[in-house]
Amino acid sequence: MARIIIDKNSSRKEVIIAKAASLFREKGYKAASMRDLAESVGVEAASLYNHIKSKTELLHEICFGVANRFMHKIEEIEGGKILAIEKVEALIRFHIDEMIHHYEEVYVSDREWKHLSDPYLLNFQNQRRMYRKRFAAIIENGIQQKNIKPIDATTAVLIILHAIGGIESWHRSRQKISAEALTANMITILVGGIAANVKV
Amino acid sequence: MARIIIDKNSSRKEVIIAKAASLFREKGYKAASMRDLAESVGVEAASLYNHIKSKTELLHEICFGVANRFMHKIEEIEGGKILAIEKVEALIRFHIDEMIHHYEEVYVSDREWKHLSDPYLLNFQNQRRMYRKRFAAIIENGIQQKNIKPIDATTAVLIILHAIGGIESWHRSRQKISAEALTANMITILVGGIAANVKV
DNA sequence: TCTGTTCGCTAACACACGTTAGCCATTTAT
DNA sequence: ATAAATGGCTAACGTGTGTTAGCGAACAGA
Repeated sequence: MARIIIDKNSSRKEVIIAKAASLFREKGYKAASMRDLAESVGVEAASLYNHIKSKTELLHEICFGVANRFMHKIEEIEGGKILAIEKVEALIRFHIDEMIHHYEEVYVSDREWKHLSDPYLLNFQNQRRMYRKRFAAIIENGIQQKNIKPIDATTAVLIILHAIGGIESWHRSRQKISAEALTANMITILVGGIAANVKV
Repeated sequence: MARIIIDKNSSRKEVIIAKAASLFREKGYKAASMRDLAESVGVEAASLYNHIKSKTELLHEICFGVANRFMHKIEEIEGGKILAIEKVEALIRFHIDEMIHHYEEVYVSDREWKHLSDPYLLNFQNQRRMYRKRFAAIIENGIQQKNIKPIDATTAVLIILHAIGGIESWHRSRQKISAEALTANMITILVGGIAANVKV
């Protein structure tokens, strides 16, 4: 009788969630079946229900896990006593890091949240809207401080977030440049794209 | 007996494809059912098959329609006698335009191509890889011409393409800024992000 | 007006899905 | 050693899916 292998730091439920994230990333939430998931966990489909309530629960866990991490980070950064442009850079670095090291979950949270159902869907959308508003507020601060170009803050946020989502392509590419090089390039382009031109 | 309403420029098949694009965008390819599509066309599900071969065919048509437009455009631009940075700007403008005016199809082609099946899947992936390579080549040209910063061209392409994909959020946002303002902002950030600093 | 084609309908198919019930083996705690 | 809890299994359910067959109405061209 096959048992789900667990190491000391993660419960069987957490193992399932991790595999689910990987599968949802690969096939999309709707296209990934519980039987697929069961196979990748090494167990029969019905057995999964000893640990989880439903397929949707897996999506909740993934999406809100990610959302919470970002929420905490932006709170931490907002409080700091540094220039707005530096706050933006710190936030961008965090996003890049998350996208590199928690690829599957972040990607799924980004692309598959549509398939949440109320009340979770509404909740998630609200959190997401709030997050972007707060991000935009930092940028607007930077514009007043004159260390960020006078641009539409909402559009800037949208560009930044989606650009970082592009790290997906990096993960899937044949010969990747190093994570450090990737980060450096993204910072150059994105921060360089919004920072006010300092005369050299 | 309900008939699919057509105007003179578009066949019934084209009407179906357009509605499919809208539905696939909204729900995702897998989650959108043929019965959903039928309802939005105003007809019974089985009737659709008088005009199309399969659900997948709809996805083919959408994805390759979009892919072909981009391929033609990049060929046109490559041939032009302008600076590399100007070619990049022209290409970015085209992407933005397509994303604004053919939102549904471009979005679906971007996000749902995974659900194509071979040989179409392979073909599409190849086209996509080629397109990005050619885009990167233009950027590398610009680096040699010294009108583009010395950055990793592949990363730059990835950022640009995904950033433009963010126009999705613009479409769904409550109070949009104008399309012109959006375009101007994106150009400022993206072109400003990669262009070599000219001393002012 | 007649004739062939186009296009819609209803009914039904086979299948894949998420999930539950009920049973037995294994682990854990006493 | 024994009792309780845990975590697997097989079998099956109801539902929704893409798609086909076959029929009749509406259209197009002569």
